[in-house]
Amino acid sequence: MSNVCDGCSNDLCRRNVPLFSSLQRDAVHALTSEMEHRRYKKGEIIVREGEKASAFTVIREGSAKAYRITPDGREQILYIFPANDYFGARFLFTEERVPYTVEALEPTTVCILNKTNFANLLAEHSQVAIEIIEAMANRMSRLESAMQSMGGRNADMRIASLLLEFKESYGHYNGNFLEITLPLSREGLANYLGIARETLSRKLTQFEEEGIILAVGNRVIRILDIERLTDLSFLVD
Amino acid sequence: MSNVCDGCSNDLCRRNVPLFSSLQRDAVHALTSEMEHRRYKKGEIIVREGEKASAFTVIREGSAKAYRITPDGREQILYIFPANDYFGARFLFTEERVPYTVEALEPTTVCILNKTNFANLLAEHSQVAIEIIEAMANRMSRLESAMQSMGGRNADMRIASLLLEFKESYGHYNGNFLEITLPLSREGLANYLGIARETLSRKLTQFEEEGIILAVGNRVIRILDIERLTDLSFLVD
DNA sequence: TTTGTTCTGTGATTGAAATCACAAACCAAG
DNA sequence: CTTGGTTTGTGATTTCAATCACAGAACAAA
Repeated sequence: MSNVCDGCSNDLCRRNVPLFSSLQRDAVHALTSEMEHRRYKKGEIIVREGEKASAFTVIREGSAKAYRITPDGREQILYIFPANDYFGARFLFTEERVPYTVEALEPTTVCILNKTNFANLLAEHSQVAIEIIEAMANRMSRLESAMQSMGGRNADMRIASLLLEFKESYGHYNGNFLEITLPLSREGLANYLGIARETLSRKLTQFEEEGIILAVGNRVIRILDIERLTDLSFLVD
Repeated sequence: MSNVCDGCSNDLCRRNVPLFSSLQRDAVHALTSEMEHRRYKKGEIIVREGEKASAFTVIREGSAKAYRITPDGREQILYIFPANDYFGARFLFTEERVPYTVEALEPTTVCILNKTNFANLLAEHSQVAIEIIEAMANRMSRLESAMQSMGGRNADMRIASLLLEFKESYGHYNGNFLEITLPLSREGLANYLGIARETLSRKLTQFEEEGIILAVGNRVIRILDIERLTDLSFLVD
């Protein structure tokens, strides 16, 4: 399960991870040699809620979900980390323990930088601190939007917003068709949205009947009418 | 409406605002002289959603709410900023416009640092960047908890969580009684929670019947059984 | 292809909260 | 203390989503 990820020994990480984009080539090389690399299968836990945070982690290939278990036993998904995203920066600055479990959604490779090395990186390259702040700002914006749509009690709107959000990271063209390869099962999507799986199924069926989307197998959704979807994500009723 | 706030000319801000706690006295004085001070009445707008972000703002006295208007016309409150809290740091690093309106909840005085001065502060005192990251980390934790409780579809839990959250900033002892002086009306609380005002009223009544709380007029809630409240909220962290 | 397992869709029912409507309580200003 | 506007509580009703139960579809492995 723990394996070297060769991609990082050249500057793959640097090219793809915005956080490192400001670094000079030699700084990246120094950094790279400090990194540990790991490989996870689908379903394996990358960090577990409550652990002492000790590392900064970049997702190099694959993707992961971050979730908490609610008191009533449901899994509330807080973030989906796609490839080239990262997590853990904030925990290195505070005493707090990791507030969520991170689990690989598919075969995933990560690059890990430990606390001291990360601190050194920050000290030597103050621009990185700025970029972390920027990245956190973006993540907060996402959270705020998510919160707003959670507050909106209308499930259609939340689902439409989710599809549009996923289009950014998981959308691709298949011929002329815009399709999303979902990173989560229906159950996972429902947990992300905080609704029941059955409600999600019914709504998606309804979207299909209205000609907005078309489900292609279980993991692909083809978007047929993106305008209607956008309208739905704003409109209520 | 715009007025000098004398408190800031000594080092009141520094003593109370964690962000500035790492600064030396002379640095604070330099900083203070750069700050602009403003006074707002209840209901006045401090910044409006969509404006270009240009300043970092510390709430010195009073409190404020940050909200967005949802497509269906509801006001979704995202944050309550109590005295000594601040906002705006993140917008100075990104191109994004202010994503919410901030409105004074009571007579409120603020200290404002403009973009360039703030950038200078960061350049000269790299520790401040670290503290901003810490502060953002904390705010993200709050958001994540809020999101989790929003996801939990049970209104009792959300309300209990809210009361416990407010206890931190707005709780005080009246004789032996722990009381919360609410910063918002019932309608405001409901908007913060994303539920209907009527539902909130009914639940609070129910909490009273169960001997958990006691409403003292419209703006004060006395907590009679904090253990039950904690059980109800079951908030992680 | 077959097979066993997991995932998904859907009908029936229940339930919690939204909505509507209005009266009572609150509170600030005379 | 009175007054009038605002805020709050509560009954009646409706609505949307959760839950329960199960069959059919998708998928992975032999």
